[in-house]
Amino acid sequence: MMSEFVCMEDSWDLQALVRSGSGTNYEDFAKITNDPPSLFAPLSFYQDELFNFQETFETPTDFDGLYKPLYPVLHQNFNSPQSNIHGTSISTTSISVPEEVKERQKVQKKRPVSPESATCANTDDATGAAKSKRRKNQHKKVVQHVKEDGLSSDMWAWRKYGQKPIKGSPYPRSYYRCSSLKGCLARKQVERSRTDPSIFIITYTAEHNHAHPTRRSSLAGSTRIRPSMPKEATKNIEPNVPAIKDELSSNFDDFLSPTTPSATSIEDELVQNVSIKNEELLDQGQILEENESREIAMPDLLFSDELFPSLEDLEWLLLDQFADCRSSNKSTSCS
DNA sequence: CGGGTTTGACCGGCGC
DNA sequence: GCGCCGGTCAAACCCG
Repeated sequence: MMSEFVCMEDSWDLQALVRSGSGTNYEDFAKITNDPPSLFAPLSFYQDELFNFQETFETPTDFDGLYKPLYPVLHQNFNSPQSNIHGTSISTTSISVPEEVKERQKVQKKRPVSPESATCANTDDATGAAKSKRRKNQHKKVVQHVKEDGLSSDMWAWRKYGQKPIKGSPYPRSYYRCSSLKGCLARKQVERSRTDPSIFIITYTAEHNHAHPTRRSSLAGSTRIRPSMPKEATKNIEPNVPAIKDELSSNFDDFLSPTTPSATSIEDELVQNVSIKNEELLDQGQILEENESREIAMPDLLFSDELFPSLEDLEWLLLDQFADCRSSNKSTSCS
């Protein structure tokens, strides 16, 4: 998908690539990254997520009710950028802070709080950040190495707030913050690998403190066109969003069965399909081993857009299926 | 007008 | 203390 990229002469215009999103929790998955890479682990994770989803799915009575109980799951399990299934590799870095450093930070003089930072003061994390917004970021970092076509798969809304040339790299690093909610501490850095220009290094810092802000629109999930970008430039990178939507919905129509069964049976089917895929891939021995940094290779075959846009999208799709089912057949149980 | 990017300036951390 | 480097700010600007 080179069409999603445009090389702006000396610097890569990364903002054109970033409309990311993502989602799965991968605290468990993160543990996997410390173990020998295994294809089975992420698959089982998906299965777990589907079952979790089923649990939250059984209570709602309307869409609001449907969404709210889902929030904790979304928040906990769909918040991590590691869920970006398009990543060719993922590594999680927990920045451990030495006790002495922590101690030093306690007595660190408070920095002035800007109005913008003050908006963050409703959470402990945010308060800390507001007090010292330029101290070294000690949030957990999640690093993804993605190929070019994986960059557009992150479905959170990001706003670019800076770009810096990085010493030793011919490519600049772009800085993004979550634009969905004021005060969200989620950060994202995107830079092109200096050793392999076809690889982009995405570093997520901190977590979103809110659920995904939009529904369904994320299915387009795609390269966001910079509003201010000159038309001459945008025409080279604009993705065919309607085509992507059509393709995804078409695939899901097939995937979910044409009769729109109950929500739980949809999930059962999803789980079955995941299991089947799992076995198939194990049979094929598609365990891809990455390098010494213990990154997990994510096989494109399994986690392609066509098969799974993202778990979150699966959720929205199921929610829609559920809502449709309810509206068209209120007398029968869809839960 | 709201929400986005661009970009120079600013600032803190860190190594020397 | 100084300078470099990376992360962030914020004014200016763009676009729908």
